[in-house]
Parts: sequence; structure tokens; C-alpha cells
Amino acid sequence: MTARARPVPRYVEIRERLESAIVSGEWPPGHRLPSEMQLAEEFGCARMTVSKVVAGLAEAGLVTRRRRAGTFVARPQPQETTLRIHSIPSEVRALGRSYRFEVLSRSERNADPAEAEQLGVRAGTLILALEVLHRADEAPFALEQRIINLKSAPEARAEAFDDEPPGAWLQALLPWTDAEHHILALNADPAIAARLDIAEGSACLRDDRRSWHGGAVVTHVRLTYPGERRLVAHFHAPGGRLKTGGGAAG
Amino acid sequence: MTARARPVPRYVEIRERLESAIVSGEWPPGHRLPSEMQLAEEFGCARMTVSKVVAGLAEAGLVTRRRRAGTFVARPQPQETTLRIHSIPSEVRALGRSYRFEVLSRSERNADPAEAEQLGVRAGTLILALEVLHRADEAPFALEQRIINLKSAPEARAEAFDDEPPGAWLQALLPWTDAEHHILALNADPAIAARLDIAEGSACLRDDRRSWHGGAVVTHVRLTYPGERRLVAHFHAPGGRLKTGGGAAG
DNA sequence: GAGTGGTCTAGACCACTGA
DNA sequence: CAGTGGTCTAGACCACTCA
Repeated sequence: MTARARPVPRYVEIRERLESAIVSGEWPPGHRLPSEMQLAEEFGCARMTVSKVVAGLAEAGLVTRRRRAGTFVARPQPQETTLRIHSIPSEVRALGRSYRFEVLSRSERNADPAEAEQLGVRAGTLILALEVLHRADEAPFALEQRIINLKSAPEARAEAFDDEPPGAWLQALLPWTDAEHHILALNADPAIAARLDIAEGSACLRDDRRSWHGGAVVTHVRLTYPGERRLVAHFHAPGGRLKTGGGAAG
Repeated sequence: MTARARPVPRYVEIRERLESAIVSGEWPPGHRLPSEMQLAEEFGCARMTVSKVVAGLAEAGLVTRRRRAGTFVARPQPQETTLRIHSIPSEVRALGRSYRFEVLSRSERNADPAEAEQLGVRAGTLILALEVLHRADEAPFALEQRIINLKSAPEARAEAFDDEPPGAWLQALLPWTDAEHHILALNADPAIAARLDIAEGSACLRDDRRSWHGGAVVTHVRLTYPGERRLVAHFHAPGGRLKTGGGAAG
């Protein structure tokens, strides 16, 4: 009773059939799908095979399932999407431009109240503060102002950041398990304008990011991009699943 | 031989044990995991149970699998994250503020070259152009400039957009299957400054979004937010999986 | 109470590929 | 060629919940 040739797995075919019925509108939102037993009979396979497929559809948000009631085509999701943010070196290289970075300043000190709040620790905690300029084809691409919690990452004290920017170095040492981003626009103050070689007052894109490893805050990084810099993202539904990650355009 | 009480599924426990060994560093990147048979024996369960778990870890990017070679802890992923962008009404309500929108202008016409390029259609295509102001507690929250391809969504001609903003209405009619975002910062020109009630030249956050349904471009929308507006997102690794979607903060 | 999804078992065959 | 992952089967018990 086992299939001889199986070039394409059974569950792929089943998934495609069900997805097609849903996105085509043949099964409109709210429509009840056949039960797992019925589907198994219809496709001539074991119940567990269709079970895995339908569970996958549910995880992707295409259907919702309720015991005893059955499986239903989900209502179209609220307009919601996800935007991928890549590391700066990979962004620059994806643009076909040469990447370089330089450490503008470095200071080891106790966190002042503002820094402590950014990091989510108490004032006085020992930190490493870095200012890094990322360049694309030598032109300023982004200004990075980072503070690192030396309690979480004491290895940073001995690191010169000659080869790798702090972000990549930290990611290799302590990959973040939790992160929080705040993205906003702001007018360049004189300091930022000078660093990024743009006019004072011109619009900039800012990404404030706090990262945890396990329960401990590791770092806070403030990235400031010239305003014309774009975050680009492509998406593919259904289920809000992503097709391609974001590139970038100057 | 079946477990009597199963308050927490077996696979959850197994997944947690494996995840923990990976993120804690007990199994460093490159480490080879026990084979499925060994794991099944170790956990005292069927091979398929651990197989599903490890397949899930692989999908999440925590491990990589090669036939005959085995399963290995993956290298830390490049620093990369996803940012959720919610619909404006839900963003406003998530802030605990009252939501209201008004249609500022509406025009049905043939696309000029610029609009045609935004929409990715040829000039002359019949479009509906809308300007919508979204308000939070009556204060301007975002300016929406939208063009709708009337070839794709002819129903829009008859819609007054009294109850629902165009985004939500379109999403219900033709949920997007593909989308492309461009996010940037810009200085408010006089028109935007007037609409958003902000000073001319102050920084704004812009999201240009083009949406497809199937193969056809349905709409292009340009959202402009006052600069102090924030896009907020929380993430939880491992595997880059999301814990909570983005809220927002003024 | 009956039917649904959720989970699990103890096998099996296969394709692939590194030792 | 032996061991791995990838898939599948034909059962099973359970929790839940709606009719």
C-alpha cells in the first residue's frame, strides 16, 4: 500500500490543493473545511498526513481550528506586515557598494541616568560606549551610537573592533534572544549633520534598538541614517509569510 | 504503554530541552545533535515525535540538517530582524486613543506618468486617487495618499469610504498577496506640514507601499507620519520568531 | 454523547550521502 | 553500504466542546 515513486511528497500536494482552494476564494472566509478524517479519505492517505498539513495552515494563519467545531478559513488578516532589517554591512554590500566602518570614539564608564534608562539598568552600571561610522563607498551611511552592558559582555573591554563592527561581534558572542526597536524620523542636529555629512535640520531615519540575551540587557544601539536612505521590504502572502527580505536603496 | 496524564505535550518538553541546550551554549554552533533514533530512545518516545520537534528547530533556523551527516547547531544568524507594521486604526487604538479618519480629496482620473510608475502600470490607466487624514484623539496622526487601480478594484468607484478607511476596505475586498514597502525620512514640505499640523521642514516618517493581489497591482499608498511618531516592535529569538507585534508610541 | 482536533506509537520504505 | 533524515501508515487515546 506504499506509493512506489514519490517525487513530490504527498503533503506538498495536499497543502497546495488546500491553499489554492482558500486563496482562490473557492473556500471563502468562514467556510468550514472537511474534517481530517474526510480529507484523509479524499486524498487517500493517513489522517496524520493531512493533520500535519492543516496544522501548518493554521500556524500560517490561513485557517483557524476549534475542537469539535472544525477547521475554518480565516478572515483576511488585518493589514499587517513585517519588515526585515538587515545588518548594516550586509545592507551596504547588497547595494553593491564597498563597506567600511570606523570607531569614532570609545569610552568605558559608569552609565549616566539617560544611558541607564536606554539600557534598562540602574545608573552607575559599567558600560562601554562606542560611536561608529559606517561607510558605503566611503560616504557616510549610518551613524551608530552604542552602549554595551559590561556586566553582560565583559569580553568587550578587550575587543578593539578592528575587523568587525560591534554589532556583528556582539551577535557572534551573545546572539540576541529578545529585541525592541523604535523607529522614527528626526531633524539632524549639528553633531549628527557633521558626522553624516548632511545639512543641519535635514530629515534622518533613526532606529533605536535594545537587545537582550536571556534575561539580561546586552546593548542599546542608536542608528541614524540620512533621510533619503530607504528601508525596503518585499512580502508574499498568504499567511503573511515572507518571500524575500529587504534590500535597500540610497 | 501510553502516558496517562499528559498536561503538557511530550514534544513541548523535548523542544524546550533541545532549545535550551542550544541557546545556553551547552551545544555550541557546529555541534552535532544525537540522531533521531538516539533522541527517541533518550526521551523514551517514538522517533516521529522527536522528528517533528527537530524539523521545527530546523525550520526556525536553530539547526541545519543533512542526510547521513546528521543535525547540527546552526551558526548564529546574521543580525536581522522583522518589524511588524499594523494598520493605522489598530495602531491608534492600541495607543488608547480614539480613531477617526476623513477623506480630504477624491478624484477619478487617468494615471499621469508619476502615478503610473508608482502603481507599476502604464500611464492612462484609470485610477482612483484619495487623500485621507487619520486622526488620533482628533490630532493628525498620518496622512494617506492612495491611488487605486480601478482595473483591479472597480468596486472602489461606488464606495464612499464613510465607515471604513480605504486600506481596511481594500484589504477585505482584495487582501494583498504581495507587497513592497519603502520607508524613509523626509522634511515636511508646506503641503504636508499643513495637513499634519506640524512645522514646515520638520522630519516625517514615510512609508510607500505597493500591493498586489495575485499578479495585478491593486494600490499604492503613501503614508506620512509626524517624525516623533514611532514604529515599535518587540522580538523574541531563537529562530527569529516573533513574540509580540509592534505597538506604537507618540 | 459524539465528533473534532491534538498527540502519540511502533513500525515501515525511501533517497540521499558521507564514511 | 550503512546510517541519516524525510515521509508515511494504521491504528490509538485523550481533551475539549458543541450540538
